[in-house]
Amino acid sequence: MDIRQRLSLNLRRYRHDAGWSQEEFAERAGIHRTYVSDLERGARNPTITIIERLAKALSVNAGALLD
Amino acid sequence: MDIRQRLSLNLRRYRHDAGWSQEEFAERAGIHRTYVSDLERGARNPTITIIERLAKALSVNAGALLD
DNA sequence: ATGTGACTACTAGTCCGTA
DNA sequence: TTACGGACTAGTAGTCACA
Repeated sequence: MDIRQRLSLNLRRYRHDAGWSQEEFAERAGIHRTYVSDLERGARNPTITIIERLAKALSVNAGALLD
Repeated sequence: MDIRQRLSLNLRRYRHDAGWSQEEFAERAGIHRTYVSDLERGARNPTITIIERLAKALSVNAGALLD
């Protein structure tokens, strides 16, 4: 399983745990809503600064999104 | 400390642990030598696919490079 | 053996929609 | 509420010559 797929599964799981919609998550992370959708479908290859923003919004370590 | 700085320190530490030069590490990761230099100076904002290649070359989890 | 500026091709990331 | 498309701009990937 490649890293984009792992990220996509982790994102969806953590977001559901928080009880947020993609849109709410996107706002909290300061990222566009369509981009979150793309990420959860494994359709994008984000930079590490995006990973950090996602991780902070979810209150997890950046590394936890990739493992 | 931001994520790029953490990456840069982690890369340098793991590379030294392996006893490799930047050039040798670059070859093993399939990345250009000057790009590795940039990464270790925190001068780039890489994508997660680059992180994965670096992690594989170092035999560590991708997440370990970001934490 | 490493740091740096410069460069082009390509993609990350945004914003507008519709189903 | 989410997937997906088109179009756009900002920024990265990847390389080189040189210090």
